[in-house]
Amino acid sequence: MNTENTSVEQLISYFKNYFPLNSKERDELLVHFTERKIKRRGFILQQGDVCRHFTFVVSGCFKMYAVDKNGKEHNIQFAAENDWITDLASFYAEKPSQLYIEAIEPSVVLQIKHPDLLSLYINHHKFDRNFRIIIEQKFIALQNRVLQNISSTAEERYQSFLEQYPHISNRLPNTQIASYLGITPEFLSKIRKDLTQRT
Amino acid sequence: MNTENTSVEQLISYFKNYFPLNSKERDELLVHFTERKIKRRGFILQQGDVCRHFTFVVSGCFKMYAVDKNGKEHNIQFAAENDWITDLASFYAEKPSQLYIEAIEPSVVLQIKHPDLLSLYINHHKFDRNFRIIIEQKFIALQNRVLQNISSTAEERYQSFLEQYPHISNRLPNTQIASYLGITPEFLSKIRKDLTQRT
DNA sequence: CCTAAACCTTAAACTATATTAAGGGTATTT
DNA sequence: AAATACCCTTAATATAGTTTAAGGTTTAGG
Repeated sequence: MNTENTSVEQLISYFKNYFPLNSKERDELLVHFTERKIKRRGFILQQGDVCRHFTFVVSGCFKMYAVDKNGKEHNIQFAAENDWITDLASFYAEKPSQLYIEAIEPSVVLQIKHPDLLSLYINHHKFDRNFRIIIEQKFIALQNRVLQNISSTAEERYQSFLEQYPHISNRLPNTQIASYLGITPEFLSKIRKDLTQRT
Repeated sequence: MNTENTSVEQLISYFKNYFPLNSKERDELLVHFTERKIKRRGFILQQGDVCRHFTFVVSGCFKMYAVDKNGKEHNIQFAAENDWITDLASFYAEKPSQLYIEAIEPSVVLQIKHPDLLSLYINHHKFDRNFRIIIEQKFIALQNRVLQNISSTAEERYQSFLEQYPHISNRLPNTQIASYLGITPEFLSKIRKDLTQRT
């Protein structure tokens, strides 16, 4: 049994949630997407490098983060099974990235290179369509996160993170969640204590 | 001279920054986009209504905001000339919106209805393409805002807002900027004082 | 051109969150 | 199985941001 095939089947299946692919389009996936296994703590992007791949997570989990001038990491995004993770700014402009993308768990991904994705867009209308819809959904989620950031306390943000991402939150150490919420691990610890004591 | 024509010309010109439209596509804009003048404090969306239009700002300025349980407004987005403003979640799902979109200045917009935009997508590949790119760019900007929210102080966020949106920031009252940054007007006032005194 | 409403500032008291430091617990790696 | 690195918690102290209240200034709109 060919592992790569299984991965691509998962990607094909993922696209069924949008405008499903015909056989020609499915073939294109097989041609252009490459499977890669990433170890825990392995990087698929490091600051200073150009983000050359658009990445689909088949299994495992990643974090994307920036490092500030004091060396602190700030988690911008997590991505687990059936999600995409890429530094779009670097990928499309082909400029050095400011970000890191690192595996939190041993992972399997499917990756497509910039020129290959462009050729998919050009030759198959449906990929423009599907990626438009995918990113619209991600935009909506991100906008809700911004709203939370400007209007809610850390405790409220923590609770809605748990509700919104139950499949991820129980796989992540609290340090990583704190970094995503924009608070210190110590303060998250206090929030958790307050929450349990209130029950 | 026909005002509507001038507005649509501005929209056509806007699309020149992406994949420019051919004459058939330009005609579609004329058919499907409707010009509307909005007074200061006029709404193009109110909480509870379905967001029926995708809106292009020809002139003027809008804010999109949510109202929390205490009645406080939180500005999610501003949009001035040559920008789009729409509650995507409500627009695509055709569900009641949680948000308001209100004119900060007397404004002129071009609007397209949901079924008309879908027909543009279906009949003209280029609109899928262009709107994919437009929203990718908005996604990148929003992601940077999230990063700032989780990693920077209010003062830093204020400064980078001024740098990033000079054409908007000098038209907005500080109360509105404070709401966008997620701080109180009083604290913004203090930040401004500190900044000038430090110079 | 007048007036009400909106806006801006200040400051004191309060609350939310960060920092520092320390100790114990839990995984990963060797 | 031991060693090391990572993770979680607690608490005291410090800082960032809010609330309340008040007075002065600007601006939109009749």
